[in-house]
Amino acid sequence: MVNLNDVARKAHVSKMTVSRVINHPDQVSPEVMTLVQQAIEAVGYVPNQVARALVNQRHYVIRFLLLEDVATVEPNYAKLLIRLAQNLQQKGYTLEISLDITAETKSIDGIIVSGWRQEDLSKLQALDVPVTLYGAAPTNCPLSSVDVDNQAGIEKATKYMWRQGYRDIYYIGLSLDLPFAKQREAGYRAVMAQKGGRVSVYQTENHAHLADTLVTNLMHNFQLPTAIVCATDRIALGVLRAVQRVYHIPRECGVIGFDGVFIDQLTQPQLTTVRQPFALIAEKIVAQIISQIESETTLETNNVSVSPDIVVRETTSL
Amino acid sequence: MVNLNDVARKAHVSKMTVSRVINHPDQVSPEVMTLVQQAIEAVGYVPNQVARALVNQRHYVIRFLLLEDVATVEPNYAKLLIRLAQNLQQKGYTLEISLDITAETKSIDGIIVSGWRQEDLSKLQALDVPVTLYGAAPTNCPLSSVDVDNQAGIEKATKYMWRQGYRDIYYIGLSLDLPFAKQREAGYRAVMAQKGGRVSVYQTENHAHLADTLVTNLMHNFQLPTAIVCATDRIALGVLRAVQRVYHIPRECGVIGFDGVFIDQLTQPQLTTVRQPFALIAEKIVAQIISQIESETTLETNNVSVSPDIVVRETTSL
DNA sequence: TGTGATGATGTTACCGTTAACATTGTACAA
DNA sequence: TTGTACAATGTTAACGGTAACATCATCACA
Repeated sequence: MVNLNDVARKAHVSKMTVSRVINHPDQVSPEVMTLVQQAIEAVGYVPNQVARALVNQRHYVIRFLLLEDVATVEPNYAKLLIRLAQNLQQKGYTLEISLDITAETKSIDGIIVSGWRQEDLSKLQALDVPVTLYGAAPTNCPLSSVDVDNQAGIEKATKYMWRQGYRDIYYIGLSLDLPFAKQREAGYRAVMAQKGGRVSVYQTENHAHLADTLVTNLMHNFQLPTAIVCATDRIALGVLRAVQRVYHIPRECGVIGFDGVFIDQLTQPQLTTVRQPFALIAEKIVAQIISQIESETTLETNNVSVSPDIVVRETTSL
Repeated sequence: MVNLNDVARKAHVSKMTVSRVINHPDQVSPEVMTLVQQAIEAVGYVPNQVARALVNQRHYVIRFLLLEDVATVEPNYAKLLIRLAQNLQQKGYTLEISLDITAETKSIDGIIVSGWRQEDLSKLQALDVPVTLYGAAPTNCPLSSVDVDNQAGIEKATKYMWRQGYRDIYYIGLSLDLPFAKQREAGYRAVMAQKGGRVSVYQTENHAHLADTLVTNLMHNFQLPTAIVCATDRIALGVLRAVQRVYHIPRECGVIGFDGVFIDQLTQPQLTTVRQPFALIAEKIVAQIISQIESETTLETNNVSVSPDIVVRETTSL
């Protein structure tokens, strides 16, 4: 294995100088700098993260803690995981996946948490490593967090439907006592209040067939053209099934979902949806956790939120 | 950080003895053994993988190389990734995710490859680290591999449909020139040959709406009750949509899919399918790659295949 | 011309673990 | 009784990198 010494010998300097070229380039003279860089190139040197980790008292391992039920893993996680892993790798870190909040933390540098509930937060705060949440933290919680801007997302969706000419706009939300569910609903209410449309909010669990049943019972009230803003793509899938048995989509009834991972491509017609920008989210999460690890000080902006965009497909053009 | 020395002091032995208790328990006397174990417990010692890695010339990092198009990531990968990461962690390894087959291999110990094509194999063989493929390797390929037994899976599915009383059994396969597609088709053909049923094989791309169109044109030939064995759940989804416009499911027409991740729970009625046993697959993959890394010799059984099981839901009980 | 500040580079020791070798004690055969 | 094999444990020297400190040359200024 090529190491610092090999490079040092080639460049006729000490290995410390080589180390400095890599970690503190400002501390070496330009000539030596290029000399060393050529030597690194010539011998094909790749820094050994393991040795680096040992002396730095790090592990260069970040744990992805998935607190949601694994059985129902949403395809979201594949995208998020891939993006996270790539961003981490770029910073020299690697990924560990755990489902156990009580696992020991002595061999990791930080934790990214997904699928957490309110009651997990106290346990997470008590940990002795930096933690970043996926999903907005409550205001009283000191943990850093990154989230898609749920309210803005549904606002965009509702405004978009209004702009398309739909005036009878329903919202089918999630019957879950979680912040993101409330924020999405708030997005709908905010726009309807602003536009002066009639507010029609219903809730269901996150299952296509339940949404199907709900909307089937609702349809006789529709004042066409009707639009249905759904809290998730899964709900939208059920809504779509119910609606298309009776009405033409999108002429008589438009449907828009939220998430934009996989399900939206599966529906017939293809679903217009608010897409979670996972690449960006992963980037922000990694930036957050790494900054907490590498500088003792936390970033001033602790709670980052990323505004999502609409992907227009076939269920909305009036 | 609690280290070997702390344990050694507590147990009144040298740190080497502690190390041996962990790595070569057969080399220490029973009394010292328990003594040291108590000391480890008492001080809360967790071995430092980083130091271990340095002296062992390892990295304890396995790369998951995903060669399929990321845009169309199947939800499969979330399940597989989670399982792989968990199995790896148990052996002290961590995960790195890469989409680039040409990435340097100096800082990893092994590679798990998914979504590979025939033309990738020569590049993979040329690598200087152990490689294990997800998906059966061709017979002339020296790389180790783990796969679901595709032929056995469709055989089970076809036999099951026959046993349910369907006699007019169609197979909707994948129009892909890949081994797994051929094996699944072979499974259908084998059972139909054995049972003496009429062989009806059609192919389509892996899209629900294409399968829908195909089956719509096929339906007038059905001699009820008809069964349709599908190469993937995605195809089954389209088949289901087409069939249920005309026939009763499952009384007049039964449908069975393959994969059992996510899509099967989304259909209405819920899809009977052949489920990929990802937990088991991940376990075998990890066992393969670790054995290649830790012993110089490869396992004698290089190509492992795991037989899947049927998950009976609502699209098949006649 | 001597002195001290400054910037560039080298030297040393250590991070926590393990392989290899050294040492000790004990049992047993000659 | 003595020598020897062997089992149990200890000692040493790495693995590859970096922080902290030491050294050296250069230059400005009194």
